[in-house]
Amino acid sequence: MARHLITSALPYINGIKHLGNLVGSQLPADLYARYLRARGHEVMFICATDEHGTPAELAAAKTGEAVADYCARMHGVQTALADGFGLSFDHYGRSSSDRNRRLTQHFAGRLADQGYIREVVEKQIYSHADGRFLPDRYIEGTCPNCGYDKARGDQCENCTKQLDPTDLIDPRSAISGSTDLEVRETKHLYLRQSALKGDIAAWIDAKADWPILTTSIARKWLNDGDGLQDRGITRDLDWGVPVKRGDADWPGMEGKVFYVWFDAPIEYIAATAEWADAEGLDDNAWRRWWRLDEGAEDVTYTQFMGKDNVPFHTLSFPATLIGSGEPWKMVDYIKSFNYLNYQGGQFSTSQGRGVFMDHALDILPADYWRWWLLSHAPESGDSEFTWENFQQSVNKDLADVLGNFVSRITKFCRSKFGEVVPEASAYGPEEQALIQALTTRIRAYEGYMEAMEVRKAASELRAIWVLGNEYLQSAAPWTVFKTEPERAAMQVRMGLNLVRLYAILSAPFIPFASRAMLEGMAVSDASWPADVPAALSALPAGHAFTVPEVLFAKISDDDRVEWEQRFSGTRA
RNA sequence: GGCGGAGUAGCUCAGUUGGUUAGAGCAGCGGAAUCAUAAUCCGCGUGUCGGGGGUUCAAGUCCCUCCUCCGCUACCA
Repeated sequence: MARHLITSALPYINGIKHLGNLVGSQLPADLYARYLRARGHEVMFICATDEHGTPAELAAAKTGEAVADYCARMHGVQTALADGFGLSFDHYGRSSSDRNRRLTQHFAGRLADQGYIREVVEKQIYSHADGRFLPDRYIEGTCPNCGYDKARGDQCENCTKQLDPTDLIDPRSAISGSTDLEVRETKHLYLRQSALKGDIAAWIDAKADWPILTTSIARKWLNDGDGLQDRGITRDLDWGVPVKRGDADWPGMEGKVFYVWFDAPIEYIAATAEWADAEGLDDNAWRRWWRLDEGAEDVTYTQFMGKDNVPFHTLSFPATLIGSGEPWKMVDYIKSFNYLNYQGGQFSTSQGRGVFMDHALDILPADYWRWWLLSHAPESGDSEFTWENFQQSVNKDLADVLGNFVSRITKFCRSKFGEVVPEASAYGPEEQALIQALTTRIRAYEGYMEAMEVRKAASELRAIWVLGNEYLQSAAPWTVFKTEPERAAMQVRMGLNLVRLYAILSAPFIPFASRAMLEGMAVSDASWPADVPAALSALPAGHAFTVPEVLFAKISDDDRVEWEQRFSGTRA
């Protein structure tokens, strides 16, 4: 029994996420959380919507809502989708919460007290028509390098040259198109990451067990060019955490807010506090997860994220925590993912290319997606979603190998013995051999799950399902029944116990089907099969059950063709 | 340009610190079985391990070089 803190990268509030976003953080985090809970560990699984920043303001303006209303509504939408996918967060918070506002201001105050904040006066582009400062990417103009007329202020997409907004010829606002722009001086707070470089580097160096994908990105930013750069942590926006130094006002910073990437990771902590509030618990309930001096010294903290998030989690957020001078729990292991592509290209939110979380649930149950996405998780490199592969994998693995196994054994039992586990003698040599094979694979499965080797865990689980079919095929109770009905009864008892075993083992991947299996078998004790022989005798003779409905209907060719067409672009 | 990842059977991918005839799943072919969602089980793979060079008794696995694809490159989150 250990204590595990798990966080998934925060999905941005702006719009509905696609399957690539889902498989990059929330879904594998959920898999891990469910597994650890099943093993009896104490788990705190936290996620939240990341709500601040310019994109949220613009999205709200588009719908005509106040930005706070927009975020509240979208948080509701994302919460419903998370529920639909069975994401078992202990709390799904909001970075715009009161808890996060106070905590973010607290960290800023501490960092200032420790000397890690400096004020910088810099030049930013102000748009009179939009009434706001524009981030670099929201300024468009003609590229001085190649002449492309839709170059952005941060980079020209045509020639890839990196730009400064002031380099652009005929700059205009990408929001309104206005050319009424002005370079204004504005004062901002910078986090002195450069002063914390040594501490961060030492911390990274101690993480010898991290994947290369993670540490190489961190080291690159630490050592590239002039080394780790100081970073602006405030913005001239209305929507965000107001800049304060702890509880106190910050002279000269009136009307400014913290930069989203400063307050978003802090929300991991704040969301845990939100959880405690929601549960009616006191502050210690969340602080024992986050404060080393208040009970968190035995916590193992794991973060899940796409590779694009790695710099912020290996450098910026640690800089905030270290720089505070307070004993905050820092991440122990980062599990990062590559990207999932869609049919030979990228998922595209703007073009509506690919499958989004809402549409996915409209057409198929969550377990279909969970299984395919997790068993094809982009761990070693980018991976690709194609409808053909999806159809084949899901039909074969879920419908044929697992679903049909449940179907054939329960229906056979019903026809010969009724919907009750038949009276039978003890298991024989064939069954002992099966138990042996299962034990070996289950231990391997556990090892992969603990190591967060998602694809390997999935393939091991599938192999465990296959063992059941192999057993039935060679035991052939339908033949044995004709001459030795009692022996057939024993084989059926094994088969029915396998259904229960599979439900328990599969729950982290396919929780909904798992529940249907457990309910069908009327299982009261769904504890993890630490003792495999015992687990395969859990359902005793006389135990009543009902044949479950078809667990996984197959995806037809017609369905596949239709969906392929429907999701090819331009989201409805 | 810099950094990183990837290039292994038709497809999706495994291949620890270099070592017996390079593996799995799917698809395909043949067979068995008929309890089951025509679902299962068994058998079948002569693949230049991206190209070339090198180190070694021995390289997919180390070194050099070239080619292709992808991501990141710090104020979009």
